[in-house]
Amino acid sequence: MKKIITRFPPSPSGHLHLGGARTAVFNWLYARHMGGTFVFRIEDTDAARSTQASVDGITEAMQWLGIDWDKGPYFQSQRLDIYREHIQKLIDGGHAYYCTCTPAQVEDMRKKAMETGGKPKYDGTCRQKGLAGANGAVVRFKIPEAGVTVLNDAVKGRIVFQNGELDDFVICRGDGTPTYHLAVVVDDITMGVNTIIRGDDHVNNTPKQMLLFQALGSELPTFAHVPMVLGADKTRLSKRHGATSVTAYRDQGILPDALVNFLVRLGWSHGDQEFFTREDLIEKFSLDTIGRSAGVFNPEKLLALNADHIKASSPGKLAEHLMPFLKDAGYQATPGSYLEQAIETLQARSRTLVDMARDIRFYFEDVTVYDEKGEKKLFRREALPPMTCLVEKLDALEDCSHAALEAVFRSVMEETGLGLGKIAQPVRLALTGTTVSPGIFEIIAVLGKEKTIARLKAAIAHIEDTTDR
RNA sequence: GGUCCCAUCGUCUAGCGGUCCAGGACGCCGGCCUCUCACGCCGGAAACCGGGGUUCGAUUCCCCGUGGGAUCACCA
Repeated sequence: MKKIITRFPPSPSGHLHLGGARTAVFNWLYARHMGGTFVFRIEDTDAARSTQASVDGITEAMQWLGIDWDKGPYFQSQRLDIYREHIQKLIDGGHAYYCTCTPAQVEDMRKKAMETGGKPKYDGTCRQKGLAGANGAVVRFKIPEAGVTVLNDAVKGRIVFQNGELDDFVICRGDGTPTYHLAVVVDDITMGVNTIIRGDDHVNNTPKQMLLFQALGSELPTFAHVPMVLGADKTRLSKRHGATSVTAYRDQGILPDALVNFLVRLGWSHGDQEFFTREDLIEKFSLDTIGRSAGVFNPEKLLALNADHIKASSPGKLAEHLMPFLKDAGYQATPGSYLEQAIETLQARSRTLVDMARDIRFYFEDVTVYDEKGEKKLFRREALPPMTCLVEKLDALEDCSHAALEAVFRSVMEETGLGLGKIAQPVRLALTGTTVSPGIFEIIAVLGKEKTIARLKAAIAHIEDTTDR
């Protein structure tokens, strides 16, 4: 069994979007599953479109997703000599030729062919000329005139292409730089890549690349073309569909594990299982259960999955991901057990880290304003006796365990003759400033006696100030 | 337009000839639990694109139609 080598080769001309992230995840998972190697390569042969900002952005997104690479990043712009060598090899071997047709001429022949109902392809004008490398001449690959190229795709099965449908594409530009097809194939050969998992928008490129592999005397890799990710309108995912960059999801409070889980499940399945940890994925991922049809991106489901991952995550790990949000909000939060306990009370009720950062506020800041509606409804004079009673009992309490607190509330209920609902709501408003929060015992247990009593007293004073006798 | 791919609930999907009056998940609608909100639990509505074959039997295999997508650069 040979060692599996996969790769992810983005072109640095924008951010890492969901579709790209998914193919990165697939390649990474497959390599990990097979105990293989995952190569990261930057396809920047088009200098005009490539930017350092994109390289940085993509790298950052990969790291956030937790996709680590074993080799690279390689930059095609630094491998020009290697490409030139292979181009020369193709020319020498009669697989490629120089062409001096101008872009305008080629454009023209395509247009004419289109008008007469023919195939819009290069007509082979320079094919037999045996031109020597002239200034500004391009190099074209010589496609076999007859026959077929058969792709045995790992997910789509057997696909047959008529070579006659292909045209002699450019492999080397007038300025001597290689084009995409040439560079990819040479890279994959020289880097030992033997498994290529990519979007199925590449299937039509595949025969050209297969021919290139063969002309260079190299064994064919395994191809696995995975279906596209579409937007709700069933067209290719783009900015129109809202946030599509990976980092945008990070900023919306999505956990990397949730996004990875979601992306993989879009197009791949393992029976009825929906929730996967990273380890789970590595163990179970395989090429043969990748679906064949395109999938629509469904933000609701991502959110639901994110909620599940938040629930399943450890408070410590969540704290790491939450810290940036807390900093942004300006809270005086530091990593540690207080933070983790606070997080624990919110795990079941947060769909995103943004939700959590919002709802965690009262743990870090004193309550200065009360929810208006809640105040009107709950901060009446009837609330005074139970609150006062609670303060007294709390004051005498040694430990603030959940059980002890429950006992305290029970006795307050007995003394005042009120139900828990009548007592808990005003207390909640006093402690959090809102009418919605985690359970009242949980809150007090985390907040501690001091803060709880101080807030209760403040609320009592507030009620006395604002209500009539 | 040529070429290529795809087709199960609104969406993600299970199903690899009979176990399917089609299963799970998200969302939606009821109910339960309950100190609020969630969580959780229980229940419900909701799909095999159409037509031909093949077969004792098609959601599953084949063909055609229809619909959707991808791609046709000196971009990747």
